[in-house]
Formats: sequence, C-alpha cells, structure tokens
Amino acid sequence: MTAAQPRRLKPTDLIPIGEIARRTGLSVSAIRFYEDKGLIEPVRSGGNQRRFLRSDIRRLSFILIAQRLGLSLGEIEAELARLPQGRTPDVRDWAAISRTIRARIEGRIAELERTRDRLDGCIGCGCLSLEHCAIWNPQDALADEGPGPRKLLA
Amino acid sequence: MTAAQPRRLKPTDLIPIGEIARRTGLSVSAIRFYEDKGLIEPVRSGGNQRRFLRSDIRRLSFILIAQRLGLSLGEIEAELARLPQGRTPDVRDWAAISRTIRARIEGRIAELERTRDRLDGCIGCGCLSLEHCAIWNPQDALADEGPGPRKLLA
DNA sequence: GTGCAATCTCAACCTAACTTGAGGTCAAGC
DNA sequence: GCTTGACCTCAAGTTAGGTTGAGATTGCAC
Repeated sequence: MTAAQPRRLKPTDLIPIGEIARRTGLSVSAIRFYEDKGLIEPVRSGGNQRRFLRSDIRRLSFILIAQRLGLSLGEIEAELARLPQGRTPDVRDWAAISRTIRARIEGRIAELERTRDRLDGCIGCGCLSLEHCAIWNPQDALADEGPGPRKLLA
Repeated sequence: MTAAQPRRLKPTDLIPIGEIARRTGLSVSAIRFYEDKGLIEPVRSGGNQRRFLRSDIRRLSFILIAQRLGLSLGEIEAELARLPQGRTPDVRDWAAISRTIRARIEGRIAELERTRDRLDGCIGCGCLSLEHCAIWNPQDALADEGPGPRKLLA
C-alpha cells in the first residue's frame, strides 16, 4: 500500500514555503502572515514545516489581484471563504469568485471615469469654490476603497 | 485706516478649523495632522487659533480626491508644492495640477481594464495554474497603488 | 553522519494615516 | 465677569499590512 502509488500523487505536489514564495513573488514572511490571518492553510510535514498544494498558488495569486483592487485582507478572506472546503477548487469555483471581482472592477472604473469628468468640468467652470461643485461631493463616497480619512469613509 | 475697509476683506474670509472641518467633511484632527505634514498652512489669530482662507477648502478637497486615487500624503504634498507661493491659486494653477491627476486616473482605468480582461481570459481558459497565465504577471505592477506586499511592489 | 541552507516560532519593530486624551486657553453670549 | 463650547499642544494609542531578529529544528546532499 505504501509502494508504487497507483494514482501518482507525486511528492513534488507538496511545495515548501520558499518555493511558493519564489513562484508567487510574495515574501516568505507575507505568506506566513496570510496563514496567520486565515487566508491560506498549508499542511505540515513530519517536521512541522509548511507544505503547499499547487492550488495554493492560485489562492495566493488571487490575494494579490484582490489587493490591487483595494480589498482588505478581511474582505479577501470573505471571498475565499466561498471556495469549497475539503476539495481542490475547480474552474467553476474560481469563476464564481471572479464574477464578484469583475463587478468590483467595473464599479471602480465607473467611479474613476466619473471623477475624471467632474475634474474636467470643475476646472473648466472655474467655480473655484468646490463647495457647490459636482466633484466635491463627500456623499458620493460609493467606493470605500483607498486609505482616506476615516471619518469621511466610515 | 482701521475703520471702513475699502477693498472689503471681510473677517468671514478667515475660517476657524471647526467650520472648515464641517465644510470639507474632514475631522478637525485630520486637518491639524495635514498642517503638521506641511500640506496646508493656515494663518493664526491673535489667540493662536488657526484661521483658514476660502481657497484652503479647495486645497483640502484636492487632498481628498488625490487620496482616493491612491496618492500618499507625500505625493500629494509634491503636487501641491507646484501651486504658487504667496498668492491665492487661480484656475490655471489648479488646471495644471489637474492634468497630472487626470493622467493618473487614465492610467488607473487602463490598468483596471487590463486586469478585467485578463481575469475573464484566465478563468475562461481554465489553465488553473495562473503561473503561466497572463493575469498572473508580477512584472506588470505598473501602478504602484494600493497596499500590497512591499517586496512585490517595491 | 555531517554540514548548511531552509524552516520553524514568537516577539518586537515599522510606516502611514489618523484618533484619543490630558490639561490648558480663547472668545462670544448673557 | 462668567460660563461654555471651540481651540490649543503634545504624547500616546490604533489599525493594516507586513518585516526583522533571535534562537531552535529540519531535511537534502555529499
């Protein structure tokens, strides 16, 4: 039972942290940090070292992409929680998550286009007060992304 | 000389911090923080209280907009440094700065569109490895915005 | 069976962007 | 002239997202 694996589960499918770091471009410490935050759950070797699956590369890549879009690690965790437990996520699982992300991208693009147009309009109109100008509308903080003063965005 | 001002420099043109906070949506502490960082320089009343000009509202509004675009306070300070010293900035001064900001917006939009298209392509192709997929390309970190792991973005 | 690079844990540190609190002053209304 | 709310300064605290360092193991190669 222990020799000549029939379904060929190669030991190379278990990747140590250094290699997963190299492959994703993340630092080793960042990956450990993400595990700490519950974003990823590697298995452990006999000697307590982390061992990652190939599908974890996709998981980590997703984290990177989502971060670029302005999601916090908490929000990313929420997205990842939608992946199936116990089995390796397949194309459809990832596609479901992608739809959420895609919507976010669209929204962000729309917001930027709005800001751009308003910026043009505001400079063009020369109102110089911004107070009653379209661009300066704190209520319109529909994308809660980016740092910004907490009071305004909260 | 002290009575009946000829050019009508109304005292209401000197705004206390509470009112400027109310008008911009910023917190009082955030405004003081920005002064500390050199982003704004209110004058002082006889009793050492801050007094803002109306044009400072525009300055603070600009800070908010720029932050939403992912600029750090340091970068914003650099932009604001291009405004004239000693005189109140006029339409053309602000227009010059707007052009930089506009370019940034365009760039960010382009990047998001690229990410969106790649996301579709990647999920569609089912490669599931991301390693050799277009979307997973750490070299393409052309927008150094958002938090993200320092090693990758540095 | 030994060497040495890669890992491990845990605690401390870091930057950005603010907030909070203590203790004291200013100014406008009655 | 006194009260009360708005302001002042300065120091310390907070959150997110990691990094750094010490001291101890592991595990692959020779």
